[in-house]
Amino acid sequence: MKIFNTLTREVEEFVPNDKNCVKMYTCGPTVYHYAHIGNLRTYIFEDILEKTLNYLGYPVKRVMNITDVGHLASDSDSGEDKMLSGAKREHKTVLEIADFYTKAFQKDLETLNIKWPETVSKATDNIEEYIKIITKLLEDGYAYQSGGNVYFDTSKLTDYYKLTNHKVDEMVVGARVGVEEDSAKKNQADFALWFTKSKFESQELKWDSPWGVGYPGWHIECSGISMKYLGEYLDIHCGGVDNIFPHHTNEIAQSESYLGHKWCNYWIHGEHLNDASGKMSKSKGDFLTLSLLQEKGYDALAYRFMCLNTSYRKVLVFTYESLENALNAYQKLKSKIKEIVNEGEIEEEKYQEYDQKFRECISDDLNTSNAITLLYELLKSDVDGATKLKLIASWDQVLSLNLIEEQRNIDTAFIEQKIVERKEAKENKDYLKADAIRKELENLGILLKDTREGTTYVIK
RNA sequence: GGGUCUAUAGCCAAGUGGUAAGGCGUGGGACUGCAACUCCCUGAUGCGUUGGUUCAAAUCCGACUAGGCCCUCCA
Repeated sequence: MKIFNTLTREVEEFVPNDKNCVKMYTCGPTVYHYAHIGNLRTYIFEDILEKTLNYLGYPVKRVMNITDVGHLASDSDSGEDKMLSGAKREHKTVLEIADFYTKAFQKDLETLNIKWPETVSKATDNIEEYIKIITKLLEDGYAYQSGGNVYFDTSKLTDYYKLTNHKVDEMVVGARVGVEEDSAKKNQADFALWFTKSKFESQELKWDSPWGVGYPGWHIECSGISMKYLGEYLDIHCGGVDNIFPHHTNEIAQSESYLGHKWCNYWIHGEHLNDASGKMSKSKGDFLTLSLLQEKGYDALAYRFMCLNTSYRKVLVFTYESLENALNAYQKLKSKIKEIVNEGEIEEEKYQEYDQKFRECISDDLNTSNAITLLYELLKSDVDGATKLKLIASWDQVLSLNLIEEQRNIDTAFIEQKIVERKEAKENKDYLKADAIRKELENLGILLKDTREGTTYVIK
């Protein structure tokens, strides 16, 4: 499989440390609010990646964190913890907020047919792991205490910016409005590993540590959870592009300093979903959730289809026009598949030929767009129905678009009866009655189709 | 200012040197009592602009233009 690695900025052949166990870590959500559909795009991409690896024969051990503490609005010890502001907003405790939004997130993934990772771990469940890492970083001189907090000393590294190509001298402090310099830091780029003192004193969750009662910084969480469950060598680390800097940059810094060797070989990032004005962001206040789309009548999987129609590495601009577009295409696709008659023998040769093409598509840096094109090609081909259905069912293990649905059990005699009644009405030119019968069945999800050979039906 | 990415029909979009996939929509047709569904036909002498390399460029190189994202909240 070929995949784009942010570390080298090239499409590379994927070679895992152990082909019988690919270790994959994906950054999870900070559960202070609902996920917006842009957040979910990243999880769709990661789901495709995991399932592609599985399809190509690699078992995957995947771990994801749930950030329920320590995610400050700024690393300079000035912002409020996102979890706490969520709790304040809703007059609940931090734990209640975390629990509520974790469940909401889980439901969103389920709705989008995104597999829940094998291991999901909460930031607050791994405090001793962070303390262990920070202790060693202090011992080895990679970290220092200042102003009550523990910071990572980025000046100890020569390749701190290897993931981003940023140049220290060209960095503009406060490029983003509202960023302040933290006077306790030795270097501008240093980041907090552990807080005991914060302008923000009302942090609910605190733990004892060798440096006083406090709480962990945001970045240490992913390193800690990853190493706890996946060990010292990671194959793949994913996240949204916004995590490249500073989050993943800092993870690399602290993890590799702690381990004393390279940590992760492939860094794979999903591009954002933007709206017409640019990035879709929770902190802007106004954001689109999956349930909002559903309330508006859109099938959630049409959104998944929309995402799969382009590369995970390209910005996707959300408009209702393109969602509408995707919904139409998705529904037509499903109805075409429903038309396939499951008959004939499985044509082994054709099966292999098409499946091979599918593998080539998804192996090509997850080219789901071409995989979908292949699906259309297959539908148009003269391959047997049984073979088509087997292929589609197999591919849907990766695409996860519910392409093949179980037929509902409906009393066919009842339908046949109604069709006869309608036919009689038509012969008597009683079109009102004929249309009423058609409407009645439609309301039951049964679509009548008048063809030259007579009336048939499709169960939706 | 630095970094990075993008620009292909009304819309989404593939394409990585051999002469523009696919889908949605539009229009036309078949079918129909009218529809819906389905099927057939339908669109870029052209790939942001402009130079260059080449027998050959959407693809490679240069310049320019426009836009997105990152430069300590973010998926």
